[in-house]
Amino acid sequence: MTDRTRSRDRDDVGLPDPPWRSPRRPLRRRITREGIVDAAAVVLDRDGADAVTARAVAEQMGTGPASLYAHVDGKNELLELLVDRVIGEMAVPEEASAERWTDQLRQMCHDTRTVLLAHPGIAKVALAGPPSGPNALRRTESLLGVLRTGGLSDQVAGLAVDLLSLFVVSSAYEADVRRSAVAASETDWPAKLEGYFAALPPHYPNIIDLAAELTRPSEVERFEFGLDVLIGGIRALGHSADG
Amino acid sequence: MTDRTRSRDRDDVGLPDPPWRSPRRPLRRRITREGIVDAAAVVLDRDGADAVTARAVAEQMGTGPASLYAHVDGKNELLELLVDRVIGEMAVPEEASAERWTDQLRQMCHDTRTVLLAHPGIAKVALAGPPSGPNALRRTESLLGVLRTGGLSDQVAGLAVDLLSLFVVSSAYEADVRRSAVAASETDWPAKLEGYFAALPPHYPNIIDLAAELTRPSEVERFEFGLDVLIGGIRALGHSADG
DNA sequence: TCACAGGACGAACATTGTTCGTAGCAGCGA
DNA sequence: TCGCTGCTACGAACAATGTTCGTCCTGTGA
Repeated sequence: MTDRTRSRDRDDVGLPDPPWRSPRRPLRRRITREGIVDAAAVVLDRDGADAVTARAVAEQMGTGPASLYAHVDGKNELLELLVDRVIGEMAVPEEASAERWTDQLRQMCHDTRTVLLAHPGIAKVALAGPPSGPNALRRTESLLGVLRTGGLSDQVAGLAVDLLSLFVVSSAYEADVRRSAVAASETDWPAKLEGYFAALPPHYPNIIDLAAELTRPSEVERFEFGLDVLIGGIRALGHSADG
Repeated sequence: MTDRTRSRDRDDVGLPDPPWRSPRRPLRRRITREGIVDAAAVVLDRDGADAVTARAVAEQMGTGPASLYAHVDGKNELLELLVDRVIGEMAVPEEASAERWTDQLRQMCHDTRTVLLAHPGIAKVALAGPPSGPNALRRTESLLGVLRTGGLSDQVAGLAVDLLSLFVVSSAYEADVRRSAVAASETDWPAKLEGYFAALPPHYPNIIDLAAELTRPSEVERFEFGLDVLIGGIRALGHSADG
């Protein structure tokens, strides 16, 4: 339980790699938490989250893996910091509006999804731990504001914020998995899967019948559908008597 | 791309560990796919999904890790088989009923969650790959039947089946993570988190205000809420004009 | 200038998934 | 019954990973 809440309100964290002098650094470098997360972000965007290993991050900094452990508790903490950094790329609405609250909700969910998908593999990491960093907190705060402004009860707002986040992150994870799977085998997968479903033995009449509906929708369509269902359902539940 | 679809319609897969003769087996054992999955299931239930390593499974069978690779493509395939075996423990309704379709839906979601949580760590694995095994297919078939019997359009049924599965599995994953985290540090975590939220700086008025609502609901309550929202939303969307 | 404390880092350890090469068993034809 | 052939169980090893230990350097205060 180190002081993870300290040194948070800095906005100059994202500086990309100040070229101090030259690639040769005979001087002993000064390693910082922020520098480590910077290096991890570079590796993340270049090779994906699975490539964010202690060695890769260290090499990106021009040192060995042992050098990280004086500033970061372990890979877990490093990944948490990385996730929060990604979440920090998202914009949050200035002020919640009572009329446009569902639009704001949709917008925030879209933005979360976008930043997650912009960094391949990070959704899986985000799913692993509950959001605890300052940027995630800021997002939760804003989300709660929108929900309450929409007239939802406190109880429903509290539950809905978790539900929406779970949906957005897990949906991004699935999209990510599917995307990299498609990237691996370049054959167009939905068509093959549809053929497979359609050719199933007759024990599966519904799957055979709905082969197209099961395989054709894009990830975006699925996401939009989920968003419609969730927001509609939350609205209905939140405006009845009490949840 | 091996013949993964072959040898599927066997129901005697679940036999627990026939004690052939004695722990000493001077005879060369006959290793089968089913035997490997059996052993993996034993390790899973004993030590959790993270402990399902090639070595652990092999040791459970009294052999070395290399012996598995003649029957299983790799750890991925082994885990897929394991997930499908777990899904197979779930009961599916005999026939879809037009009146009780939402009850049947809830029941199936509950059952899925139950079997997932009965095997610690398996939800994470189930989340990784889209369901492809015969048991998952049977479940999807049944789910589709219930949704169509409920009067939903084909399009909505196809999307809803994915959405529901995503919610159930990811929610089980979160419950699993939380459970093992609580098991690790035996202090009661929700209370601590609530205190942390309540003591946040005033930049977070909503989180401070809803600290209790955010931390107190149990995993079951969250799950029930999500189910209410999803089924309500699906119902509303499926019975309007067209999705 | 000098001693000290903190940290950068080389090397190593344990654990993982996976592959190679060997050797032994099973089944089959004679 | 005997020998051959092909499949396969499996010991050993390899590469990659997270993490720790001990050493030595370096910046800093007196």
